[in-house]
Amino acid sequence: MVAKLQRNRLSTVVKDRDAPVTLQDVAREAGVSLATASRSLNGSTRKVNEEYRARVLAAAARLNYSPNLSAQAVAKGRSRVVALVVADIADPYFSSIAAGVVRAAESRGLIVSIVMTERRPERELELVTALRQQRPQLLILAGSRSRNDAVGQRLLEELQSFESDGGRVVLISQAGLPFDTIQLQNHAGCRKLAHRLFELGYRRPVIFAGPPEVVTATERVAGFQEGWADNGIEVDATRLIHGDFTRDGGYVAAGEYLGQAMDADVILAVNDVMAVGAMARLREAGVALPGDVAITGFDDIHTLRDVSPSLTTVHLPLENLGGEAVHLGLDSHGKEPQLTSVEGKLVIRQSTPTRSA
Amino acid sequence: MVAKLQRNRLSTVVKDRDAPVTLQDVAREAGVSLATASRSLNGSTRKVNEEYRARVLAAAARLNYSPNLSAQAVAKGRSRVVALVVADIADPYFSSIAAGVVRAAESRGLIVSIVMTERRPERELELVTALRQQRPQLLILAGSRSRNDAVGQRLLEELQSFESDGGRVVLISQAGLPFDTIQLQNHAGCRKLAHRLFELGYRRPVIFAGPPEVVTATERVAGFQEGWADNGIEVDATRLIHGDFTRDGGYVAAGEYLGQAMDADVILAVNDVMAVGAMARLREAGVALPGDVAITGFDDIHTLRDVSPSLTTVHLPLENLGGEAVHLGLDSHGKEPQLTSVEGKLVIRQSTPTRSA
DNA sequence: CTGTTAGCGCGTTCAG
DNA sequence: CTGAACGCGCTAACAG
Repeated sequence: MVAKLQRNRLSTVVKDRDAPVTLQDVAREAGVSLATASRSLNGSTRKVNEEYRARVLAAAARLNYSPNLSAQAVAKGRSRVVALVVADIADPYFSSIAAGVVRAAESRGLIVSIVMTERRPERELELVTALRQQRPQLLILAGSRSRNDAVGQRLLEELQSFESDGGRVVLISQAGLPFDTIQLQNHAGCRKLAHRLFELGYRRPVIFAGPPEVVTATERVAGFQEGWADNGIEVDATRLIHGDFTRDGGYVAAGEYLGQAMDADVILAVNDVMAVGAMARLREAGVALPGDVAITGFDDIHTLRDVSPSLTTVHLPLENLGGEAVHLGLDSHGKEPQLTSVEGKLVIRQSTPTRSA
Repeated sequence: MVAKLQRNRLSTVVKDRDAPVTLQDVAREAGVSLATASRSLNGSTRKVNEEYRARVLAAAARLNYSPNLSAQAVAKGRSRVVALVVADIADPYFSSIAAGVVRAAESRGLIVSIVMTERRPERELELVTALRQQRPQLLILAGSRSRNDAVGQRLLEELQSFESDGGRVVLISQAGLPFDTIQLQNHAGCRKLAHRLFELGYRRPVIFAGPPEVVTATERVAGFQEGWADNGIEVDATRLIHGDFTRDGGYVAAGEYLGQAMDADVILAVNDVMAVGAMARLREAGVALPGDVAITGFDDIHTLRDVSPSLTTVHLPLENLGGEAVHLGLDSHGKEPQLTSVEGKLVIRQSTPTRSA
């Protein structure tokens, strides 16, 4: 309080609101220099007389001092934040990853900034540009890059500028860019799933694909197709229904499917959320699941594991993967870009019972 | 000084690989003063000659200049961030709110920092302390405060310090604290739901309650009890099963329920996530839903609307509410704490069919 | 309208 | 080991 009054002496017009307590105030209160206060409060390598140190800590507590992170950041050149870019934080795929990122970041004393692209590439570029201004230690891009190469090139440049300024980029998606990457084996996972479905007796697949420009979705589609092709079954474009990469996308796709009177014995949705949307639509139309048609998803979203019939899918350790992204980026500073590949694990549940041919 | 001169850019084409481009660099490149560069690039009220302005913008683009937000924040006294505290970002309840917050914040040029308390009150205190250091414009606490008054008092102090330093706190939970608050009508919503269930013919409710120390959960339980009491049905402690406020909590509660051979005709889970967990457990035990027992949730989580049987619940506009929190806090600076009350809307679905008595 | 300069809060040399 | 002084990148008075 005394410190406060002394500070106010300098300004002619005193505002109602107190100015925040600064390190300067703490130093004065403790009767030491600014430098000593700084060295006592933050984790400096320098040693401080234990008595002084105690006095500073006491003063800080008494004044309820809160260090100004921005000031520290500008003095040190980098802030203590991890930036995370997702398509939609309300989508369980991304919120699972985000949970892992936040948890890992907190364990390392960092705060996570999250932004949403709403699946618009130009928006993604804008957001990366904005986040760069925070000078975060890490910039994590979750979700697949899109194929829009107009902005894709600009985005790449932006990311490279960010790294040349001392930041680190981590991609959670597919390999191919010169940054730390956690690659999801979308293709392999879908192929395995196709093989297994064949073994279970399925022969007439239809794919509920995502948007053609979403890389993750197209990889999954390709994996499915190859998996069936391995068994001599060609899944051509007529057996492919595109739609948004969302619950509603699945719902709509199922509507189209119903309209076309297809002969599918199994539907492969490219992710769980779409599968669930599709199931809702099919059920509305009176289609029995899995009696009339089987269905599968991808991701193994935790929140969706209780749908019924329970969904056959490919499990991805989303939350771990978010944590891994943090550690990967933080520990690889200066090194060459690292590539980690994550395998999907088949989970056969009730939505795809053995089919007696 | 020497270093600075060496950094001087001779050619505009060459990218600097070490130090980030500063406003100083842009000014020099454009041949204007630092102040003019600043005024041209940020949204200052001051006017700048159109030619200079253009030169500055061109120079900034050429150098790929990225403003340092930390520096701006320290100069202006406050950062352009909104801080959000949630229990668990992977929980759809919170991720829905978060989506609203992020969207609204972005629309106002702010970046959102998210932290997770993992439902531990001491952790919440730590995190608020940490977030305060960012000097955010807004600090939004979503999810209910717990009843742990030891840390509760400290938290209150921390929040007040934050506001006296010029920040603004918004609570999404229950009224009672001297901050902007978006109050959820948990009690009223549950009471209405109880009334409706009575009308539908139900007479023997069992409540899957959350943890006793979570205010939101206890409010809902109390609302249920009062609703039944209004119709002369007392729901005493023997008809109440406590558990975590999560999917697994519901799963476990259902296990207990099964073990006790209760005579319920309807189960009231205090949120959708618990309801879904409970449904999974019940189904495992061969209980027919809603044939053997009806079930309801609360929240109307979007991702869960496709479970089957579809879940009767009380709809909360979670995403809007997140956006509202942002606008409320940002627009109420200096004013008295505002209180907004949000009503829950009954949604009767297939999990509670009319019951022929 | 433009440029100069003094801070903002803090980390960190560099002398004592 | 301590403290005075400078710098970080930027904004906002204050002159011109």
